[in-house]
Amino acid sequence: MTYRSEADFLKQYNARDYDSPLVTVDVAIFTLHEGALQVLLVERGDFPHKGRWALPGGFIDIHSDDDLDACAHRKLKEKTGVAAPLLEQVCSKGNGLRDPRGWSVTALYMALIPHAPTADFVASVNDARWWPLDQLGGIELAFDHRSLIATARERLKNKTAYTVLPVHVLKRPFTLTQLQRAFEQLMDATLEKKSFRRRILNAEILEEVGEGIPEGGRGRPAALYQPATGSEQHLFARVFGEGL
Amino acid sequence: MTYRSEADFLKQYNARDYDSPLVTVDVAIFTLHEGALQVLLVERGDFPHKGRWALPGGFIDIHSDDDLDACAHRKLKEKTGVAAPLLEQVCSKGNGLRDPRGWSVTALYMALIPHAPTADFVASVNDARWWPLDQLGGIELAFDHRSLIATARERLKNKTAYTVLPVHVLKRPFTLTQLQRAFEQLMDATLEKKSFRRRILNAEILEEVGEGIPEGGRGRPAALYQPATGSEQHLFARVFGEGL
DNA sequence: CTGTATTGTTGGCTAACTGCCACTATATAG
DNA sequence: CTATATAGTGGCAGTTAGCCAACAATACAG
Repeated sequence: MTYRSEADFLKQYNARDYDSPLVTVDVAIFTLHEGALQVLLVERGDFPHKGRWALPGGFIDIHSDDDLDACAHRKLKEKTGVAAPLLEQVCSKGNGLRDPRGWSVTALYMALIPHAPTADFVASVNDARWWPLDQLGGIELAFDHRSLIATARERLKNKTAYTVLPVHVLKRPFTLTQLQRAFEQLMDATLEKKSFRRRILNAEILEEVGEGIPEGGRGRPAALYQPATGSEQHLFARVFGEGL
Repeated sequence: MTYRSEADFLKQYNARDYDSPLVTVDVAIFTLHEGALQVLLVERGDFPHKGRWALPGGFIDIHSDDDLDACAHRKLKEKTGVAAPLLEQVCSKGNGLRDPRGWSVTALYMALIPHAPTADFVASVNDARWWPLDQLGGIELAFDHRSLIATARERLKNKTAYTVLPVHVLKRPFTLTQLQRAFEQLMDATLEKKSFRRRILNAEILEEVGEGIPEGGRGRPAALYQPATGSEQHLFARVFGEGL
């Protein structure tokens, strides 16, 4: 079939002939709680993989989602009621095996939020719960979500090394020690106290807002910090390690 | 409709009811030539956007493409005949406006290869040519490809700062000065000669393979290098700036 | 053959940053 | 008051980065 113009083409076009993959968006929502990195999972209520645990996500609604990011924000909000400041795309994966319904593509996002009990979230979601990453070995996950979680966790680790991403996981205000613990847990490494403080404070991204002892804490009161006003852009950008 | 089991579900499932987005893969293939960063574009022979310049790419073939990466490799090879060592996913973009046919998602990849005239590529592709990035202002690009090129170029710049990615754009062997020029063009910055050499040589990713004067060059002959055997994994990994 | 231009390579200095560890400060528990 | 726990600082040695000048090896003009 030949067309004479764009308008002519579009008038005759429809998508029926394409064997098109399914497209989903999945969101790995991470938090730190009780010393463990946790991810929010939902127990699937429908086939396929009914009863297994899955990342919040699903099909794009092409009638209401303006774009992929908006779709991810919608899915995050449906499950947590939170409009997370840190929600970003990790990658997309697609193949013919990951979903029994056929060739499918998922756009994987990750979010980082301060911990709250799932009961505090939107009431209708009662099959959602936080799972510590090191307890995922024993449960059945839907689709390729075990692999997706691993990919998102890896990205989280890498970005932590050169941004101040961990501030998103803390309730404000926070102490430098709490921030260091967050860095350490997300990076899966231990950091030297003095060096850490030097770098964070030299970066001039935090402002001091008094001092106090965090609840349940002991010892000398610590200075309390929050992201400096006007530094919101820094919360997403490279802060450490300019490279070459 | 309710199902009694996974098998029952799958037997009755079909995808026709979903208003599913179109899915494409686009590849931004970059090279350096005559001091300019260039991208390979193809003149579209069909509607929509017939006659405009576009990134190599198109629909996934769910019958022959094993996964997204394989699809990207196929599209790269169709246009260049090259199996590029550096081909990686940048991001995915999806919305209802980028393609006149409707809501669509594209998985954007970028590749970096040494320059060769497009005539050296697969003969059947005669509407492909290299475009210097700074000359794209004057031509008509298809879909949102101007934006996709900008996104890929940004990723290229960022990754150059902490990897040895520019070695992929040079014919081997190369001199340290050539490598420095490649870094500078990809990062859009100037680097200090001694510091650059220190870091590159300390990283122990190059091996010396004699010396000579690159064609058309003047002055003292330079040591020639190529990626050290067994260092292929380093060509993709973070080399500079360990972060925290 | 000699001088000059051009490019490659190295030495060495200062300033900044990092890792390390000990020391001081301020709270609570008993 | 004493012991313990946590917060914050001082200071040094080793490493790295930026800077720039000196030196080396070639081509080419005359």
